[in-house]
Amino acid sequence: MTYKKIKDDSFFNIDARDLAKKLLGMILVRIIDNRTLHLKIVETEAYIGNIDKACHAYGNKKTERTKTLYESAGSSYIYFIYGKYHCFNIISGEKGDPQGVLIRALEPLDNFDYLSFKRFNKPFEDLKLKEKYNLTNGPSKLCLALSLDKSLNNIKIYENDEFYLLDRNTSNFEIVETTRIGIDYAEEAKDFLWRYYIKDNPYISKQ
DNA sequence: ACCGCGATAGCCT
DNA sequence: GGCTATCGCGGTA
Repeated sequence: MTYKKIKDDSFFNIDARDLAKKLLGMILVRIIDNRTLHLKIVETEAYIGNIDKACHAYGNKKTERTKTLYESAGSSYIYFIYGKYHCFNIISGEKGDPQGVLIRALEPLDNFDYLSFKRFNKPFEDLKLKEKYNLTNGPSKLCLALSLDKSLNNIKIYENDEFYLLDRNTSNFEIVETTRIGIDYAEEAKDFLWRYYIKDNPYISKQ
């Protein structure tokens, strides 16, 4: 593998919008059930508490749930939503400045049968084409596929051995910048172009 | 392919 | 008690 493991929090200590773009094309590694899963990040969204009504920490809101948003760059922020799902974010910026990047979609690179059983309880070759893309093309679908839940909240992903990132050494793709999903309540912030994805990638949650 | 809607529980006021 | 950074199903086309 020509990728390099990220072992330094300074990689993440930048503006969430910049990190959201920087993460595209990088490889998320998850070691679980004696397997090493590799998945490419293909869609992200930025959330910045100081200026963003869609962010859980807008208005410097500090609660038990949102306190992870104030953690240092490179921390995981995994929260529970809609009564049955989770979402996975990576914290950016200075400690105390609440901002982060929601990971919205991944492209699996290996262990297809493992992911297929996790999501649909049958082998990959039995999936319909739509189901194959459906493995990880949404923020909570990827959490189901990778067994990400609150037990992995507030983990430093640059110093973890079972949940970490590999850098990419090329970026020969076009980035689309558009509006975020599921934040219609957020007034002017719903129009911010803070969703980013790799153009033409088939695992994007919503074109 | 697209649209509408119900499920479900933790979080917050 | 109201809301939610979602998903999957069933109906229609």
